[in-house]
Amino acid sequence: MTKRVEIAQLLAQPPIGETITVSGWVRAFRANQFIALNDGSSMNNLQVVVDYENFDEALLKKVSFHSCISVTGKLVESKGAGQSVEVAAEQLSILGETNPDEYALQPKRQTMEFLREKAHFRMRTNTFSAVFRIRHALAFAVHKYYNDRNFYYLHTPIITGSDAEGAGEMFRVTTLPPENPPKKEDGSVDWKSDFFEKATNLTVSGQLQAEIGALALGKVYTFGPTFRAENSNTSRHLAEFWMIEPEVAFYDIQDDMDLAEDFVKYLINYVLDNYRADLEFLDKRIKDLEKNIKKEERREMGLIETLEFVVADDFARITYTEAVNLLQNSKPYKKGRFQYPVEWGNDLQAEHERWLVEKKFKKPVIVRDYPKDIKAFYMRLNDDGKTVAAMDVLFPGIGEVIGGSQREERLDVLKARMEEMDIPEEELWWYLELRKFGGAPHAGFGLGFERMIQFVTGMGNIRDVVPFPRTPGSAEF
RNA sequence: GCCUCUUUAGCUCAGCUGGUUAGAGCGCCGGACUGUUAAUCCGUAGGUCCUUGGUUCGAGUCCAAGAAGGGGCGCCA
Repeated sequence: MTKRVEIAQLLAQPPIGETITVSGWVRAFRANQFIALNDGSSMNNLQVVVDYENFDEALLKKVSFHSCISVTGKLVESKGAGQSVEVAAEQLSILGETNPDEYALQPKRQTMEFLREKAHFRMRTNTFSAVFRIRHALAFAVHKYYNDRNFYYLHTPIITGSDAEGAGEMFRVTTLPPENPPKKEDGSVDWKSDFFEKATNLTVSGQLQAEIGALALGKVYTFGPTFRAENSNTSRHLAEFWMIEPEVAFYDIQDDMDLAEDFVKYLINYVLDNYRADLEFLDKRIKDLEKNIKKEERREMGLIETLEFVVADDFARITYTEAVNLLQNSKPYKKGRFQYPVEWGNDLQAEHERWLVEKKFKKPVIVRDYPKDIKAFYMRLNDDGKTVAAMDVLFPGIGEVIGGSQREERLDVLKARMEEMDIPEEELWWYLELRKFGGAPHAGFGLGFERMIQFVTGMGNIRDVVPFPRTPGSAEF
């Protein structure tokens, strides 16, 4: 038996006339003669042609939807119009049968909600295989981008002893018995007797530890899972998601915005340049879906067109104060169409962000200098004493994709902010010492990896860009 | 956490003001077909109408509770 060849390589440089072996999953068996075979190496199928007179009928019966087969035969130019080459099968063996009567998936369009419940099979579909190839591509591009720019990949802990990272509810990590944990005299749980001899949680962000790295290695980034025990039920939130957090010494908020914009454009370009077939499939998928909805609800641009548009033009950059002014002079504001008030000091709501991105600027928008009272304790206080050097990158469709800031490097200002916001100093003693000993101006941001994948693939629900989504009430697989 | 919608065949759905034997498309299965491309054509089978309780002479249809899933908002990435 000849060595197995991957279909992607075969199609890239077809060794016409040679005998080859391919293995994969059957996507279709048409006219008792043509098998569309996919091995996951790319979007493209390889057409296998069988002459049924040369094969046992019982064997061919087993060539069913999503059964796994191995084929050996000569690679020849195709007589059909849909592909340039095909394999004339000489040997065919069934590696794994699929009884169509019992199998969950069918060779037809199925809804995302249904496929989500069949997460162990959904990667065999065109849509999900494309999404997860692009997920890989983006992860690779993240590392390539930072490595090429001399950043160091820093592994921050997943289990954290800090309770006050300021990014939301945390999942407790413990080995104490849940039914009867040891208690202190006052009745509260005695975390001293737990595994780490203190209360521990899953991390909500690697930022604070990344700052440690930045103030020694200069330029670092983290890329790992983060966990939020928020009861968030939306198409943009997961309880377990991946985040990329660069942190750079000697950067100010302007440098931070420049890095953020350059970085996301690089990621998009990487996929445009290297995963065109997958993008084209997803682009077509969205257009087909939108045929069924009203014209005014359809996207103005196709997926690839949107991606190319985003990388071609500069992002809009405005301050929070300018954003509030623009919103207060907007048509929907004057007509009372906004559900939430627009007032200096209130956070921008999703409807306001959407107006800025989708109606006003019609491209990604970076909003900076937010009121200090609605932002985290570590963000650097601006000279006006009212705002902090924070910035959010807002994308069409998915809203906030990046949140970042210049960090407060002045020990006295930081201490005052922590006191204002009731952050206990004892827990973050090391964070304060970073300012006390050899501190430096620095800045960074967090990019929600799944939100970026959502944008690049055009998938509407974040649960469909992570292989095994964790959301409130759901941790199957 | 709040609001809202959905649940009928394997899948996607229709089922009118409560009334005989609950339908369609696709898929599966059987048959035809040696250049198909979401193959096509012919035929068959397939139902705990989500669950429980209630109203009624009579409930897929009305009411209540529960379960599961979706969408929106808030929190954020």
